Amino acid sequence: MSLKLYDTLSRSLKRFEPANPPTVSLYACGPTIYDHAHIGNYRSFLVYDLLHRYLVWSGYNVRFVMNLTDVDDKTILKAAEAGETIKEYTGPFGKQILEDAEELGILPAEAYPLATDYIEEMISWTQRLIENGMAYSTADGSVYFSIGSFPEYGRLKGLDLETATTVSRVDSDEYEKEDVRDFVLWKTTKSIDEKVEASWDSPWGRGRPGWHLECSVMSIKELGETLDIHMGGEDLVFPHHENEIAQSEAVTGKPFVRHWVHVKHLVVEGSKMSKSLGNTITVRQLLEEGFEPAAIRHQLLSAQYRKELNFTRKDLVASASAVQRIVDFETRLSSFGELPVDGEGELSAISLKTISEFQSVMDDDLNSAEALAVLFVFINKANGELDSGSDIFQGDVDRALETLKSMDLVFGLLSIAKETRQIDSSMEVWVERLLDERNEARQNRDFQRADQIRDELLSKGIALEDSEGGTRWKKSG
RNA sequence: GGCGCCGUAGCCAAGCGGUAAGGCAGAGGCCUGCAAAGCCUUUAUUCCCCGGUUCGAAUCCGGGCGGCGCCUCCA
Repeated sequence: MSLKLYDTLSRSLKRFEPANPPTVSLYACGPTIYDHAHIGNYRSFLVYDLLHRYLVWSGYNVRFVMNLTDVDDKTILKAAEAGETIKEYTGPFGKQILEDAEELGILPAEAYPLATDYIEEMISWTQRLIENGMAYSTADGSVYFSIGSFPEYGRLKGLDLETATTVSRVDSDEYEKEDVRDFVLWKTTKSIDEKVEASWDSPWGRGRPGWHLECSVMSIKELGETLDIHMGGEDLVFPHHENEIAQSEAVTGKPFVRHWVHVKHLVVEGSKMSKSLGNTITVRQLLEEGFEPAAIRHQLLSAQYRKELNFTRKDLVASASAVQRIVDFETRLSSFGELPVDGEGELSAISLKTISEFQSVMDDDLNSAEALAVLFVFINKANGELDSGSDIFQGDVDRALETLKSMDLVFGLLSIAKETRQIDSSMEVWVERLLDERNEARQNRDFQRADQIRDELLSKGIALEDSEGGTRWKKSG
């Protein structure tokens, strides 16, 4: 088996083949950092992370880059409202978005290029496009890409440009374009741009880059002329990615991307998330409401990335329970004392089978929903085996633990759940003291006092589990 | 109008031609001082509806009905 990914351009499941294995170049369209990122953004980021992690898990040497857009119409407007330059305005948002990503266990990218750090390159790309006859400047100092000069235009989205000239796209503002479908590479400066320092010198006068150009320039500068994988939200297929292909291939003459991967949009509490409906949710909000990062992560992974996912708080509660089950299983495996070393039981066989199943469902276009099912089947079978009374050997437990941790390298659930379950040492002392008192009460068969202590601990989020080996405690929701 | 997706138990969600995974929730049992955790049993004879193809369909085809996305800034 090997990884198959759905490729938007060919509209089919395509075997993943990087140009220069074992290296993989992975580029993802990141957010525009004019506001907090919402949970929908994070579904995309999490899918980027899932692919990133799975490629690493599969043995590839992944070079992952995600851009941050810090100059565009909305950013300029917001910065002006705040009376700041775009740099001042966007900086904190960019920082916060990455902090929240870290909280969700998203592995860092190799680089997070900012659009405004690549102005010179964008200018030189624009010049090259004009030289190639693919672009033209207008009297007002803007530059447009000429779609008519790129016959492939529209292929990614599956548009037939001859017949599908959509009426709605005729924009009266942009009368200077030779063709209404042409898109802007360089925009001439308006006074507001200067105010927020979103304006640069260019051969066509003061101006700023068009949004589409940055990804072409940054991805190629960071990763080379042909990317193995380019990811983004489904909304970016057209026109953003379509435009990227046109610009990039017009300049390099090489195929821009080998695999286009697009993430389906998230639905929140049953309806599309939008600012106008006022139903956007940020990760920060959810954390403040008391949901743990691992539960958020679990829910976002519970549907395959090309399926619609309805994100709800109710399901977040269910996800938290599911995460707890994983954590409890790991605790159980880690709590074995001395075990015989000279043997191997059924548990090892179960573990081995699990890994190969995990691999095969993940290879099938990152079917995280089914991969999670593989995890839970494993937990179920392993628990059953541990309860069966048959001999357990050290190697079995080691292998099971290894299997769990290996899958978690991709899921990233256990690792972040453990972080949120950490407890400070003064609290720990307090818990241990009460636990001693309770054990003494239990020995004296003073169950009323024992249960009272258990309830008190539970009200502070500490759950107890009595077993033959003693009482175990854990932090719980 | 154009392009595309989806409709599977109370909820979430796999399966995509061979007789319904998994999670959450519920019920009964084992274990326990009681719990918790874990295990066992149980919860869709059936996959929106109607036709068709097939030995066989949730899975393929046609037609309905219902929900949604993109085509415009948007992950």
